[in-house]
This record gives sequence, structure tokens and C-alpha cells, in this order.
Amino acid sequence: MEKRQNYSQKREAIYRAICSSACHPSAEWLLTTLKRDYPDLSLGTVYRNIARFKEQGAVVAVAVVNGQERIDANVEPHMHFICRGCGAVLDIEGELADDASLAQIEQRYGLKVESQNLLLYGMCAECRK
Amino acid sequence: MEKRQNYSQKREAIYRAICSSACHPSAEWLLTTLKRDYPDLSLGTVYRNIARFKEQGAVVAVAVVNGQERIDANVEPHMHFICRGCGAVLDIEGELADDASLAQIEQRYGLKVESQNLLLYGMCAECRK
DNA sequence: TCCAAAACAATAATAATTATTATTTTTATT
DNA sequence: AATAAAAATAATAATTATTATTGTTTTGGA
Repeated sequence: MEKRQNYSQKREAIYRAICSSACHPSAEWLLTTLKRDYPDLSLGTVYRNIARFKEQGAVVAVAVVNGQERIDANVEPHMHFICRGCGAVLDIEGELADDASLAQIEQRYGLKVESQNLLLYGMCAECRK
Repeated sequence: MEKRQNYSQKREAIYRAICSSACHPSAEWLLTTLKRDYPDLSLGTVYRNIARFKEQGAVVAVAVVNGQERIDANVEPHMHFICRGCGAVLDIEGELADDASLAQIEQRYGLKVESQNLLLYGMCAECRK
């Protein structure tokens, strides 16, 4: 029997915030953003629910920027750009390693690839000015 | 005039350890490994020198595994595999995004790409058993 | 050898994250 | 609707990686 999972307003709000923000939020960002609607939301709750979403595969950590983990509700493999100036994390459309290449790597190194993450680093349009 | 840079046995030992280890070490690993030969080496010194190597471009941070930053003295762009089981970081030969693709991304998003890092996640040969 | 700059160890301070505990919310059942 | 067990939470404490500070030692030129 699987574990029962009760409904929680806050969990839903956290997940919605992750989905509806394009910024790939950190725990801190989620807390301050959601404080407006849920004044008694605590950071522990944000971390606990992020951990749960990760376990379920509903979100994925895409990068650590300035020591803070940034997450994405778009779990389809895609690139990210990280700005050295402002720390922004942007989605980038484009190809990743294809299945054939991954299969070749798996064979060659005897390992099993479960996911991939291509990060580009540099300066975003804003910060270049 | 450029900044004077005195010689330091420990700095050299730290750099050599990074170069000669295939494990993409963390600060912690470097400390414990080098303690044998330099019993009064301190963690602060390890961090300070890693920071300097990064500024100089002599090493690059390739991943954060279990909260610890892992570094590589091979600054040529190449893939890495990260084992979900044991946290190992392995070098993987293979193509990254080529200059043409990057130029296209730069144009499309108005940004400047300075480096890239492709991470594969999964289970290494050892941990699969 | 003498001196100033650089590097260091030891220690304290930060900052992100995780764990604990007592309270509140949810939900199934009466 | 009332009740009680399970789950979720806030508040708080504890951990852990990293950075900053300070006083001492090392380095290398004069």
C-alpha cells in the first residue's frame, strides 16, 4: 500500500509558484514571494515540499547559483543559461545529447545515464549593457 | 604592475593534487588527502587557493555533489558523469555544443556564452551491481 | 641579515539546508 | 456536525559547506 498523501494548501501554492515563475526559483525566493499570500509560511515547509516534489519527479534541480539550488517544474530535458552578472537562470531551446550518443557512452563506460543537464554560462542581455 | 605572487609549497601541493587525482576533488577531500604530507594544512588554505586557481582560470568547478563543489584542473570543455549512488564525478569524452550552435543561441537570446558544462546523471558501473 | 609582502593556521562568522518537536490542519469515520 | 488519527506545519535548533578575520610564520628582495 502506498503512503497516504494529504492535501495541503501550501504545498499546492508552492508547486503553482514554481510552475508559473519563469525564474527557476530558489527556496528563499519562493518563501518571500509566497509570504504575501501565506504570511505564516516557513522556510522549512518550502524545503520539505521541494524535496518531496523532487522525489516524485515533479520538479528537478537545474543548477546551484551563488550557493542556492534553483529548481524547474519543466522536467523535460532542456538547456539552461546562467548569467554570471545577475544569477538569472534562463531556459534555452536546443538539442541535447541524443539517445544514440548516450547509449554509446553507457556502453563505453559501463554506466547508466538517467538524465542530463547542459548548462551555459555567460552574460545575459541585460547585464551586457 | 601585476600583483606579486609568492611561492608556496602548499599551494603547489594543492594544485598538484587536483591535477593528479581523477576524482574531481572537493575541498574536504583535498584537505584529508594532503594532511598526510602537510599535517598543518588547514581547510581555509585549501579554499583560499581553490578560489585563486579559479580566478586565474587554472581550475574550474564542474559540479556540486551532495552540497560540495567539485573541481577539475582540466579546463578544456568536456562532459561529466555524476553517480547518484556514490557521488563519483567521471570525465566523459564526447562532443559538446559546437560554436555554430552557440552563436545561434547568442543571437537568438541576446546573450554571451562564455563556457558550457554538460552533466550526465545516473549510476556508475560499480554502483549498478 | 633585515624588512615588507604574502601565505598561513586558528578561529569566528555566514548562509544554505536539514532535523526536531510541539501545534495545527486535514480527512476518514462516526 | 463531532471526533480522533494521520499528515502537515511553524518555530526552532542543529548541521554543514564556505567565507572572513586576526595574529603568526614564511618568503624573497634589499
